Amino acid sequence: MSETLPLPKTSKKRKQLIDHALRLFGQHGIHAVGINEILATSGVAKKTLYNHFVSKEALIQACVLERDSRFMTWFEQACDKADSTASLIECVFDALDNWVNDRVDILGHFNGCFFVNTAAEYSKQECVIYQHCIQHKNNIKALFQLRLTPYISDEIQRNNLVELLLLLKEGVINCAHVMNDKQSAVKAKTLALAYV
Amino acid sequence: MSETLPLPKTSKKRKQLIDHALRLFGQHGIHAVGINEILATSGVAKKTLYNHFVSKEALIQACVLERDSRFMTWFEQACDKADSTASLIECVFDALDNWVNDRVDILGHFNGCFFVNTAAEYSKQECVIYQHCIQHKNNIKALFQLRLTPYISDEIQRNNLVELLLLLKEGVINCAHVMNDKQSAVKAKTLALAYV
DNA sequence: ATTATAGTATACCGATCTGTCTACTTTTTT
DNA sequence: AAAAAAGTAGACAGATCGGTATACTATAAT
Repeated sequence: MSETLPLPKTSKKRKQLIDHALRLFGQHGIHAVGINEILATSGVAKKTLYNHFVSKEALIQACVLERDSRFMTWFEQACDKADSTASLIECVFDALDNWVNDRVDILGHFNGCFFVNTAAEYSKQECVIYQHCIQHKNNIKALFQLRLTPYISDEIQRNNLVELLLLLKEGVINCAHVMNDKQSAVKAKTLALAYV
Repeated sequence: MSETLPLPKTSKKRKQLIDHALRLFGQHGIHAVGINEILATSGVAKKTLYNHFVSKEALIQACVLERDSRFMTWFEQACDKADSTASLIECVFDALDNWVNDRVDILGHFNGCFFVNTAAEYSKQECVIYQHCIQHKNNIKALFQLRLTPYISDEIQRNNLVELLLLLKEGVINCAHVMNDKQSAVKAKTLALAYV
């Protein structure tokens, strides 16, 4: 009877819990999903959950981190074939087009940006969950910066494109989500390419 | 003892309830806010709430409609001084800049787009609340179309600008919300003006 | 093979949720 | 002034919430 909490993060049950919780949170929001629903769909006992996480809050935090990890891995990979400014733009918006049209299994059924939706439910700046959401978007920004540096040496010019890409990316997500415009990524790609 | 439900929509108590509910929903999301919290902050009795609304769901629907009304009124007014494509762009992003920097009282403390956040909590297409959120964004699109028609006669050219404005507007909202970039509207304005 | 560990299933706790009900008071209408 | 309508305060019901405890089972390590 150890009762020492930190069970291995590689545990199969832990992954199951996060996987199902992420899908439910992503589909209905966080406050709308109860522990019991997560347990029922993941087929895990309640005690097992509380052996891995001290609270629902801890599970939520793990979900946010896992979502960031999955998203960044997928997005980095999608950008890997870029070898110029224009091709990076193509990669970015082709990837977004795949996502909003439900062709990316690892991201689940598209329901807007998980981090935007989650930040809206945890709006206090000092909240850890909110901070993780901010961090994710900064990771995206850093990715754009890093990937564009080889092709655009002028910092101001590069920063301007980074800002445009960030704005258009977020625009694509919202327009696809709440205007049901599944072509938004294609439109944004055209606009971004016209800019450069 | 009438028990016939539809009390006048002009009722002071009804407005109080919607007003406080909107602020709480906007700040924490909908599922995170309970009826009792709304009653406590609005200073209204529980029975009065249920005299005006058959359920929490009905109150939520009224809130979404009220938010749309407030937003459209404010946004229309902000666009009224525009007399050219360029000045409309200025009006739009100046308005957004005011909003995300908490200088628009009627919209309350900025916490991203209420309709995006709400749609994320009610993701089923057949859900009335979700449909109201979609409707709002279509209202915005129609506004752009209508306001640009006098200045851009070519339909394709006009549609392209409408799409750009929609993408940038949503981008501004998300970047301000979850990247904490309160300059996003200014940046978007520059980019939009460069496009035309 | 024994033993600690991690798991299941489920009852239970106190708190909170939406919604109803009663008793009373204030406001409005006639 | 009387009556109808709309309000308050709060107890209450039944369900569900997050989280704990108990009893038992399967797995894995020594």
